[in-house]
Amino acid sequence: MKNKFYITTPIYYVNAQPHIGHTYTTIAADVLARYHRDILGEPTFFLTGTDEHGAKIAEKAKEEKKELQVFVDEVAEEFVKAWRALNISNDNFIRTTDEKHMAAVQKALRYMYDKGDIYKGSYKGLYCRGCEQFKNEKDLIDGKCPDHKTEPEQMSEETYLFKMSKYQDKLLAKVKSDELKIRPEGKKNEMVSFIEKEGLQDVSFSRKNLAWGVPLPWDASHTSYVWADAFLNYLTGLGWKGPKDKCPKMWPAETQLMSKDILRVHATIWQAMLLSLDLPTSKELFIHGFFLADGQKMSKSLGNVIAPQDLVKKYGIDASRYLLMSATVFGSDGDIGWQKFDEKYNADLANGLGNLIARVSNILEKDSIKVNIKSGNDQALKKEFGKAMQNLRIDEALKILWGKLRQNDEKLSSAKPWEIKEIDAKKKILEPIAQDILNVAELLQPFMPETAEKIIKQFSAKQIKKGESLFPRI
RNA sequence: AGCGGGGUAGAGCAGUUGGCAGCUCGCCAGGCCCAUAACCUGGAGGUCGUCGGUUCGAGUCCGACCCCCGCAACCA
Repeated sequence: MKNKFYITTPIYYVNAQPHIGHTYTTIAADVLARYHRDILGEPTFFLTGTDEHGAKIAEKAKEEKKELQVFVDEVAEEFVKAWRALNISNDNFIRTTDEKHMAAVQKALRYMYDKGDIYKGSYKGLYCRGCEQFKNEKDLIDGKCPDHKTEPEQMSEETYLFKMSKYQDKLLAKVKSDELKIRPEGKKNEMVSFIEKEGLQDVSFSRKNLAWGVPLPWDASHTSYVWADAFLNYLTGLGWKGPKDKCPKMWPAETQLMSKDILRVHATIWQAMLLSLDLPTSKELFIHGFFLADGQKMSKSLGNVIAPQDLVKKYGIDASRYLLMSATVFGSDGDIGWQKFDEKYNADLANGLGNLIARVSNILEKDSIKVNIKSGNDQALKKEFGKAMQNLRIDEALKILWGKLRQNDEKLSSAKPWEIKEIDAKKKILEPIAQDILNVAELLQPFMPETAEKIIKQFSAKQIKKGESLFPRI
């Protein structure tokens, strides 16, 4: 039986428009999904979507004076449009306000409640009457609410708690043994030491007085804690209807991509929920880094935000995908900026890939040289590339392909086919180079689908023609 | 306090299991002229944060310290 591949991005919280962080995660997931689906031919499912419940959303909608459902519909649409514009091949787009999703969440919570994994308790905290919200100490300025300049009061609220502590030992063992892989290694260590040192506490799983959420089936005065609602998207996105339903064929996920800010909740609450639901835990959580813009945190006030649509406008879809994927070592933080993007665009795409293709195709056309090359020719390259992809060394995979391109630039320069008169001798030099270009283009497909297709088409013709330049210099 | 990540050529970064220190950009010199003023070759430039240890040998392992950045869970 063939391997399957289920990959997810987090579902994005609709309190903000799609930004470069969302874009990065989603493109990475798309690249991996396309690799498994198109290159390896595995049954693949790629899920992304939006997280639409919670107090923040309710506030935001109020701020914009919009009906809640209207507001979330609009923002969700922005995400759908953004991914379409970036040629993202997701198989489903899950929204937590989908009725089917909400119904499944209720069934899941009911199951956990009946099992005794959810119980009634209370949540103590600092409550600001102005905000009608609990506050964290670190959000306060001189002990006062920054918005209302008043000291919040100690209050406790009735809540339902999830018995996460019950699953601590099981989870720890799974993380340690890599049954639940957390990558990169450093992040795994972090989680192991977190669970060992601080332990898993039971978590509040419901809110009172917050209408914008999924009501608890046994107590409608409470709505589900947003994360509890959100996590289940990874199942409902596969059509899961609740605990009585069979485990979806594609579950567990081979890879769940996310950035480091949400690793902890994914490694603890989400996995504990799966255990409580008697379902297998995720196979792998992969944590990628954050972007800095020119060494600084991206923020609106600094004005250094790089928006995905600006990227696409300047470089085009495929180049944008390439630039983001090659920008950093996948799994660690990286520094980006317009100047860097320009440099990389010119060096790798215009001078590298684009120029090599122009050199070769030009001679072939001018001298009417017909080459005989075929697809799937370089198994060694495919294997080396595949190894990097399997290990989620996305940037490394690209470097391997570019190494191949460079070799061919060198070959051309040393063999100097333009000094040779006889067509056969020329062909002998150019044919393997054209073959290499075709090989690279085939593996480039997950990264730059349209460009790869163009190159493949160009180099599959009997008489290769020069065509338009793929990446004009900036 | 604690936890995690980082400190390697002018800039940005790689360095799997310890074995002559690499890549991209930039700079200098040369070559080439098929190509998107692109491409190729050579060169300059590093006490791999500091101090100590293990080892025939350490950027890589161990210990201590200094500096930078994040995180510190019911806030998604």
